[in-house]
Amino acid sequence: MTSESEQPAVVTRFAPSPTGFLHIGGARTALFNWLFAKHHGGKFLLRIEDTDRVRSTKEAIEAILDGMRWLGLDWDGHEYYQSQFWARHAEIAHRMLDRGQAYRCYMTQEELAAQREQAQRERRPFRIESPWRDVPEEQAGKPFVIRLKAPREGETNIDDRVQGRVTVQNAEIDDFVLLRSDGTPTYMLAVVVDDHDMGVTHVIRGDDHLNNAFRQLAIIRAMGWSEPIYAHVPLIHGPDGAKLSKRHGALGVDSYRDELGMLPEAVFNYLLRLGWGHGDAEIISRDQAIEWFDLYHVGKSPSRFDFKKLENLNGHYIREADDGRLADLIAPKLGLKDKSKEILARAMPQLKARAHTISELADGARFLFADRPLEIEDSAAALLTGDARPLIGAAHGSLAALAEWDSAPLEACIREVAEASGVKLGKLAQPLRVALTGRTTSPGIFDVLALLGRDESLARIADQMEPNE
RNA sequence: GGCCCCAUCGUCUAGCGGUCCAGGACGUCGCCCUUUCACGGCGAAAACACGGGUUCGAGUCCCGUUGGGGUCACCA
Repeated sequence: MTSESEQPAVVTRFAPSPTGFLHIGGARTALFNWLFAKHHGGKFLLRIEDTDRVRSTKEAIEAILDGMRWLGLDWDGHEYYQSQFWARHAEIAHRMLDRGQAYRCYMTQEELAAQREQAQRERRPFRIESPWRDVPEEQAGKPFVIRLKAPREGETNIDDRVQGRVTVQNAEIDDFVLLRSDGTPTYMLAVVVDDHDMGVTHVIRGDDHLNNAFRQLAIIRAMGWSEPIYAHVPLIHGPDGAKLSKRHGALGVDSYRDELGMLPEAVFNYLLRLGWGHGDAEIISRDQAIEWFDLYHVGKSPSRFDFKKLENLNGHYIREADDGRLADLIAPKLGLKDKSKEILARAMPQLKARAHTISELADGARFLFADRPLEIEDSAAALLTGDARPLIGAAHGSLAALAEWDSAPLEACIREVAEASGVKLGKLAQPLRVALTGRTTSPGIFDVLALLGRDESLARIADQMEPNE
């Protein structure tokens, strides 16, 4: 852990609990922390909150690290594991005990439940009222938890960088548990101790922690530690305004990559603009984001997740992406070997203008590698009419006689055939497209011919010159 | 329910008392480009939740109403 002297002015941290994948809200929290640290030339730390060891899994930890790497959110130093600091957490709890800022509570689960029920019956908010709060003597042999002796008078203010000044009456803060009866720390204790020990200066996290901040502050003040600057970022909601859930898009970032076919730069850009803005800027590069990011412009209200906008952004970044990289990305989806990537890369400029996701990109490329005879989509088959077949037959003849198989001469040839047959280009191009790709939409027909090559093109056309049955 | 927070086009947002009969983007609709679909270009419809104040002047400040959200564990 960092010593006082070498402490940078800004230290942020992302502290996910490894009970599942890295969901999109967590990714944005990580992004904001990363951006803020980078902007200030500070440090961005990663701490895995594996205090709940039954729910924490190795797979979840890997998924989180993997997701962050994919988004390019690199953390400084090694990742911390909260479970490593249990002794330290317990030490702090006992120090507070010795100072009379905490107490041993011997209440049983039953007593607790009874109190809760009574509160409910009397229709008043439940707040623990432990009879042990002012009993300093130890009860030998009985199990106990260590509770904070929370202040009951006055109020606490937090000048939150996003939410502004928030005030809570101290009477609202209950004597929450610091150390469980099995001696392990609760989240509330652990975060505070770890943040302090790690030298965290800015706590940027989800809005759902705002209430916790007051509890945590109580520990910090009891210990006389310096208070971090808080910034509670509003949560992300689903398209219907309700809390983002599985069915909405609270998917792991891995799903955005593998299933939705998103590029990391698109997710990065989208998440950045969700809840934060910089004038009219929409397309924002990584470097530009670092230069511009600030907490002041983080909105105070929750924002809804909009897949359409993400998709649009993704389309933009696909068009901007390197052709070879895109070929590498879709090759596995098409079951291709390295050799076929060459033609893929050549087709890419045509293909990528038409795709918003990597999956769409792969779909658009499929015709390049399809086996003959081509499978013709239903809507496409309708274009192969009795009139159309002789037309593509004529095209086949002229094409076969062509000396140079290249985009320009191919275009000249097809236009000639259309003119000679007395039809508009579209009348010929559409059936030709169907014969060559099996679909109604594809890149420009001349490019398709060039991409497929003479032999394959002629063969595919020949396949459709006569009705199948 | 208690406590806390929030409120500009359908959505993401710009706006930090006058330059806003509110700007940009996605989406929607129309036109252009065009062999298809896209891409690209041009254009249109679309918002300051409501009610009181403060002020010469309020989207911008204050209060209330309504609506939305968060949180109330020996989970994190």
